Amino acid sequence: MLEASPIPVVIQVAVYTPIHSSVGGLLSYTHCTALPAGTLVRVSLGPRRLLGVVWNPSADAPPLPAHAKLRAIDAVMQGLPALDAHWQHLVSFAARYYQRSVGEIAMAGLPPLLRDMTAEQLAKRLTPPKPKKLSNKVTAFAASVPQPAQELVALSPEQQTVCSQIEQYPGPFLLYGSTGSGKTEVYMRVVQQALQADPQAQALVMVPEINLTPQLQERFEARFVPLFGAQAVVSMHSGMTDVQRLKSWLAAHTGQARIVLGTRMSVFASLPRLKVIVVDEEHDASYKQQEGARYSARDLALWRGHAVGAKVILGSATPSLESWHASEPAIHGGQGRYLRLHMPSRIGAGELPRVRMVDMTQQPKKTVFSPPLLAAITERVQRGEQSLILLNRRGFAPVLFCADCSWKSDCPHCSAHQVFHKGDRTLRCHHCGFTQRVPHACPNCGNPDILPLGKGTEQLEEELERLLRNVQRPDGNPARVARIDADTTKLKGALQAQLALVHSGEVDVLIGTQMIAKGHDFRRMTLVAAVQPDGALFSSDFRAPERLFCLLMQAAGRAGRDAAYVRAQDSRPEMWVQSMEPQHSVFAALRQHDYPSFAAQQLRERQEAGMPPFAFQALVRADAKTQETAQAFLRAASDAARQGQLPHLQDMYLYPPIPMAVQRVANVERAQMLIESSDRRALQRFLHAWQPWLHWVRSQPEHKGVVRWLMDVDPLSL
DNA sequence: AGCACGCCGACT
DNA sequence: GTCGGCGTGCTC
Repeated sequence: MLEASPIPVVIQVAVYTPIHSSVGGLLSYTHCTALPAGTLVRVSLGPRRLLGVVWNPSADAPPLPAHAKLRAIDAVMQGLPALDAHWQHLVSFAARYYQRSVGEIAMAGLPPLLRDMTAEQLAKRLTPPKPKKLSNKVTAFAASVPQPAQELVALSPEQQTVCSQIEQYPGPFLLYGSTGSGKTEVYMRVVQQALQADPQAQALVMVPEINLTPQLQERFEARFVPLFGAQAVVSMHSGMTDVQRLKSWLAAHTGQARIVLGTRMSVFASLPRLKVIVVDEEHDASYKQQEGARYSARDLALWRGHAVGAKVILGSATPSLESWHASEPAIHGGQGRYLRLHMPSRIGAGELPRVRMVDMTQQPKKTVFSPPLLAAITERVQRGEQSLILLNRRGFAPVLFCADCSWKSDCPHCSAHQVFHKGDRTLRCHHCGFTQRVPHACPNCGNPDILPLGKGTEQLEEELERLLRNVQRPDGNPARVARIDADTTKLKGALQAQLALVHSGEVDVLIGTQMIAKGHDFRRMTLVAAVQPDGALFSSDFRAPERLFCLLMQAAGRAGRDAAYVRAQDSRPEMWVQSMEPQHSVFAALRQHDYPSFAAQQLRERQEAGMPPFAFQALVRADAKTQETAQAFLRAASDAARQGQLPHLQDMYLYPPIPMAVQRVANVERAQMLIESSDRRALQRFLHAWQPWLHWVRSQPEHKGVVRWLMDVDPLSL
């Protein structure tokens, strides 16, 4: 350190700067010695002090102007091993593929606290803390004492077959298993096998949502803490405190943690000895980040597994059509890229619920609970069984309406309605958050009678309470209705508390949005109902039927999870669906619980229409003050692509710019343009070459009004 | 993306 | 007279 070389070395550093800024690439700094790529450093950028990662200069880096005077690296984050080449490779790939800056992706993979720490603060944290409190020491000690390993339950023949296939083949695997087929047990066996075969091996297990991590964590800790110690299992998700996240990250980075459980962000965790990656509920849209760097954690998991030679297991009861197609054997017209493993039986659960369709065209208009459904719910309450009512719409009513002057509760800042929330008497825009008190009369004409239009979960709860007022449970108490959605679970721990109430049997009928359709095991649940699923049938999004089918299948899986209970009750689990189009193919497939034929039918349609997975897409979006400005930018961008002779232009289909479905949010007009190609690599090269042109167009004075532009590669919704 | 600089409106 | 609104521009 003392003998600095006379000539400072130029070092490339990735810092968190967005790609659309003029400093979106790697930045050059000087340092007294060379530093290996992956080293964490602190650098100055303008008046700011930032965390950066030393990076290998990329081949196509624009040359720095010779006269530029470089600043020196402020400090090297001592005491941390550099991030390894595999991690750098992953970050580089993700940045290139999703058209983002390296620094942005790199920072997404590092704990937020690390970004704000100086070298000294990090050093302090890395030195082993002096034992402060005795109690801490004792518990830490107790936890590290090996506990008796859990007695493993015998695997079903299906599970056994699947486990041995996973052991035998390199993968990747698509584990297609019904809800309750015991996929989690398979994950745990595969992880255990890998971790015992190599004393340093690590595993990454991803779930779509934070809500699902606590129960998974419990199961994994019960199984693996006795085997590998108290520090072996760590979590990574955005619900943790900054300090917890730093600790988990450090444990994974240093190899101390053997298993990382997390949401999509954990795909970027530093795992130097990664051997297994599990992506549970791989079809779930939550794996696709919807803002900032729009990466798909599932797709990156596959790439990462391939790059480091780790086994990748995707699991789902209703796989994404992409994964299904990729795992369809070539002789059936598929790609055969993944090995598909099937587990059809539900362990300890009865048959799948019977599907009951209610034709809503035969019901009076505005009926929410059709008489047969209400009778079925009533019957469950009287028998002490539970029901689950699904409606994907929060609040009391999606809009308020004045019958005299046609006023509607439109958001002043967005092209969307403000939702009526009766609980706190507010009108709330779900897009920009703008909140007002509910007016007593029409703000336009003074009519005191303003009407709620449509139904949300809040209203369902109220109506059901009224309809079940005189219904008694077996214990003589009146029926109890509860609601779980984003509004009732805002407070930390509220969701867990409310779920506990359902588990304890306090609640007879649970109403909620899709957040309760996933993962949770309610023992006494024997009826699930989707009261208004039709919206998805008329959506212009070609993925809407797929999403609806997944949601309904998943919801159906909530009914009759406990076969012993169902038998003892002499009950019959049922899934009710109310629809104006009961003959729709989505429901026909649901009635048969037949995912494969649904998938086959959807894939045929997609192939005929030339849509994913038979084509690859990217969206370019522009935000501006006016819709015309946003669209003009996109038109200029396409013109630039045509005039710039971009590679593979002839293999691209550039659609004309259109306003987004929600055209204006928070007073910003949004437009988008779809790019499509049957060749993924060609699309990649094209987008990459297009990037500088987009910069150039944006810098033209006639496009000054564009607030920002961004790309979404492999978009999930159009 | 931040953050500073800079130039116009309602307040101690 | 200042505090502060957010438009414009720069950062290796």
